[in-house]
Amino acid sequence: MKRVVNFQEQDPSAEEWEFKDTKTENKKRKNGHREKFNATTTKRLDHAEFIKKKEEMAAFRKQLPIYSGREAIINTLQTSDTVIVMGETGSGKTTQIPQYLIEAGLASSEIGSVAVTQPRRVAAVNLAKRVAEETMTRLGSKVGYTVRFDDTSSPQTVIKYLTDGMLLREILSDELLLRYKVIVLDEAHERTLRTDMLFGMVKKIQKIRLERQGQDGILPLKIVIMSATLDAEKFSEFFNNAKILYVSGRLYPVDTMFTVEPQADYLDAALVSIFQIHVNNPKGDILVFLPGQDAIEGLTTLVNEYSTQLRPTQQKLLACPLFAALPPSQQQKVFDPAPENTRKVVLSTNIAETSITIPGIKYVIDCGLAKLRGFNPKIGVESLLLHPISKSSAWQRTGRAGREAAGVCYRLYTEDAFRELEDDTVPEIRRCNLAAAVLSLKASGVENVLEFDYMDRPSRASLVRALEELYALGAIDDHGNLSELGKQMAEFPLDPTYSKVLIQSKEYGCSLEIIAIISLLSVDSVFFTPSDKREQATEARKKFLHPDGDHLTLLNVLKSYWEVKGDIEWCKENFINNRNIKIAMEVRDQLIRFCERIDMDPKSSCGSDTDNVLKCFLTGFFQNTALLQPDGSYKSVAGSQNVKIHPGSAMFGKRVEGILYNELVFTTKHYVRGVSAIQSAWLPLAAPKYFNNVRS
DNA sequence: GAGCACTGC
Repeated sequence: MKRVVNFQEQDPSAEEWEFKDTKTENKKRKNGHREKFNATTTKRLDHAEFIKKKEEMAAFRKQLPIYSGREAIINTLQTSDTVIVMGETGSGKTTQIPQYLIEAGLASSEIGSVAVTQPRRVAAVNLAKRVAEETMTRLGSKVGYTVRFDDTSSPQTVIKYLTDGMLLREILSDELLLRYKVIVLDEAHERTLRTDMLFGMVKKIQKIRLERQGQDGILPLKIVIMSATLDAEKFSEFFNNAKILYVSGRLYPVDTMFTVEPQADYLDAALVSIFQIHVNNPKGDILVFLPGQDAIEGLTTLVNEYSTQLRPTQQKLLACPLFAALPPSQQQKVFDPAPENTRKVVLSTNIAETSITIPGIKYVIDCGLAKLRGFNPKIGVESLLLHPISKSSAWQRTGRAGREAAGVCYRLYTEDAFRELEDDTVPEIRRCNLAAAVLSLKASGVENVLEFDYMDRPSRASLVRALEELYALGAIDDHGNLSELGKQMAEFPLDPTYSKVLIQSKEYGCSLEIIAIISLLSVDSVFFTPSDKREQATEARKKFLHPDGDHLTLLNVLKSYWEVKGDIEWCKENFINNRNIKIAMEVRDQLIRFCERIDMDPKSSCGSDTDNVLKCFLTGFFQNTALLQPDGSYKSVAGSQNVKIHPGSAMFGKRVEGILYNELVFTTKHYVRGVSAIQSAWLPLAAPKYFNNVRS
């Protein structure tokens, strides 16, 4: 290998991002203290031990960087209705501020508790566990968490960590969130669809509670927004110029390097850089950010191949792939320490940017690209395309090099290219189908979703499209009001299309089959296809294939899974992702409970008359259909779009009169996924109103 | 005839 990638350090005179430098130098140092309370056991302590432990815990809390600002934080929270707290994730703000609120009497079991939202389940669970330990209480009493399928909270709970999706559901049954005195929206900078919805909703709730203060014992609501990046001003502006608190953390410095020249081939540049770092730098593992599974698997093979050519006196390199679709057992490998005389290279997607933290990383290589979901409301097509990342995403990646000690980040692009990047990633609410969000807003009492108070307003076209979709499904009436069906649909933890199908399954007498299939469709694919065993995986899948397509194929998978009673070895042999199918079974249990609640029989089955299942799916997916053209291609009914069946589908290469599909995503072509065969004569029966309108 | 970032109820 002769090629070299030349890096240069960040231009020190470049003032415009000097602030970013302080950010990276503010690296936290939490790991040194963590062991102390991780060692806590659940065994009953005698009184003396308890006192000692309590003192230790108090001492631990006092030496957190945030503690020095405790009084100031409490004072601000006492005098302001809304506060923006800015600080790195490790500053302790998420664990300490809720405790300060309780200690200062700003929330309690009498006046209402504290809710702290998180975008991810694991974070909510772990934070609750940690704070329960710090407060020396049993998890689920004073401190608890609520995530899907798992709820430890109780009436005594005064600090509750929950996912943002969970808080949204609580609004459905408690429109003013009266059980809470303070709502903390954490990780606000991530701007997930749900946090964005909550911004507007809690702002509205706060206003109403202030107006009705005193009536029926209603108390005002405090809002705390926590963010790790510099968009604090924007949050403050949205929340009526709320006060901003800056919480400093202790973070390790990360040197940032740019390439001197633009790199035409990021994979090649990554490969060369990995070996340059390996040969020239002291020990410490490498984390490489790449856009997708393909790139990761390709580079993994290359790194391991070239590693054998290193001089015998040199350390070896071991490449570990990491992406969401990887089965858990293989994901686990990135946490194992590298073998003797070996440096670990983790090749990862964005999953390592926020969701998974890998210990031992000293070097980060950032290719500057990511695959981003997009949505075109005019033609109703989703896309998944390669885009340059934003500056904040680049800094997030950089930070991953300095979690335990000083590190280096190598960016595979020039400093000029960096300067051209957008400041922030476009919030999710501006780039996805809003049908589910709009239904949820309507069910929570937001009548006019076009006039709703959004921090970043979605385009009018996108909102109108969502309303039209809900109208076509029968969830809203001619006046734009939620129908009875719509109210029922909003209850289900599903996309509106799926809830419609599920509710309709009563008429088609196939709830058993529909619940099973929807459960499998609402998790990531249960099929796993590693690139090096593609043939075996395809072969294994053949035994499940149903001639009518993916929906009934999934049903076959489930039937076989039940026959072997979920055997883990069977899953491995058949390239079934055990984790995903298990989650699907939890979804199924949950859906069964929801069905029983609205007097549906979850066991009603159509037996061998599987056409009923597909006809039933059409009641929700009539807009996702395509008909075979004389030339053998398929054209979508709703958008006259030429679509191709995805190669991973059971219907790939087949020619049938018509197809229905779960999604249409543009990548390199317009691909439809989750495809089944239908007859065009079924269409008007499934959605008479829609097809009569279309035809006339 | 060819492929899919990440969350969440």
